[in-house]
Amino acid sequence: MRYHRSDIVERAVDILDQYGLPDLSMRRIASELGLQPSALYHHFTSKQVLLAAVADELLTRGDRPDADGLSWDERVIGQSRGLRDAMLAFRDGAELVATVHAFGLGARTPHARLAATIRDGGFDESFSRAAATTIMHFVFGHVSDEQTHLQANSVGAIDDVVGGGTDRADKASFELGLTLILDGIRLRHHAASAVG
Amino acid sequence: MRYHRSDIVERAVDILDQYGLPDLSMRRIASELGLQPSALYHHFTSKQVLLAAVADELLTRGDRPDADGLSWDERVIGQSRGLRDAMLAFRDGAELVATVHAFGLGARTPHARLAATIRDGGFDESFSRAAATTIMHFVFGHVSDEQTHLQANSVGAIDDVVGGGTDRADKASFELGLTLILDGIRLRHHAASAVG
DNA sequence: ACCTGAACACCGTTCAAGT
DNA sequence: ACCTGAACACCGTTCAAGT
Repeated sequence: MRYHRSDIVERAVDILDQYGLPDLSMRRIASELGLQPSALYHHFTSKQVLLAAVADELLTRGDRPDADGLSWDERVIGQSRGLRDAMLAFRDGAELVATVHAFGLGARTPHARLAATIRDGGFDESFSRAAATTIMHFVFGHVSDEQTHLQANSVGAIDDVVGGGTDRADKASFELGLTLILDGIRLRHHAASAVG
Repeated sequence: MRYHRSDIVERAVDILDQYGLPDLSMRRIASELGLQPSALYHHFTSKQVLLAAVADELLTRGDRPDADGLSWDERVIGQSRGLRDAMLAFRDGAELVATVHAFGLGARTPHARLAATIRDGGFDESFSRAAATTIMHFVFGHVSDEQTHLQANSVGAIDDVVGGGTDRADKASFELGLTLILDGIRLRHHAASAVG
């Protein structure tokens, strides 16, 4: 059977979600498709590149258009929540995206979209990019933490003390951090307006 | 020869700095010490635990006490810069710390110190912790990015266009993001002061 | 263009046995 | 307590060869 890049990425997403990132090996993907490992290198030059495609697929699947009639900062919040939801929707999603990002690949579309939205708020290009980067770092880091703790709670048996309310606390802490950054951005806006 | 945990960690730090994270294998560490790989498991229960010790060693080596007579927010900035410097001082330092953190280990001391400093600013415990978390995420993410780009520039030959001023731009973008978050925190302070 | 088969050069971890 | 030696069950990647 002959496969396309998209078939391979889909299978990889399935393996990731069912068995986790450590089991997402080239050999595993190949064997689930009934292929030799070497066949994958006809579609992707390396595992890193394949993983980048998987990460982008996760984020694309979670992608939602901005709601109508929202201000720029409401749209930034919506996009950030969307990124969080997309990563949380798959096992080890945050770790995968972070790994791919650490390698210098992936997640360029969400970043560009955030930057454009901030620019709509009247900020200049370079500030908008830096602010978008700050938000991306926060979102990746926070969701990574959340998923790590969720995993720790599901593996161990510490649910008696911490469990239950934890996801609500995670959500609250996510919203708080996001607000902190947005307040910082808005402050620059008012400062600029007051001067200009 | 008989080694202690600290000897192994020191060797691991050397290997990391000279050859990078991908070459930091249990077999490599063992062979540089003249040991069998299995000997390492007498000192560390797993590679992850060893890596956590290496990450903490990096951060400890870069540790500087707060300067005298600084306000809480100036101390937060100083500590954040210190973390950045510590990670940048070693090859793949940021990626190592991020990896260890994603596994749920390490970097607890810097986080606790940041949270305590923010609490000194008059914020309550849970807010201080969440704000410290936001800063840690930003620092890890940003420095990871910086190191990735530095690496890309040193491997490839793209210095003609981007190179040269890049590290200064990185530093500036780090300071900007940090300011954004701190402004958000300070805003909460003033809001609370105005009410209380 | 897409894939097989075989090989190369590695991994982390376990465990009985030594001193 | 600290380490050896050997094994188990894997990795990512390359490359000649097939269709």
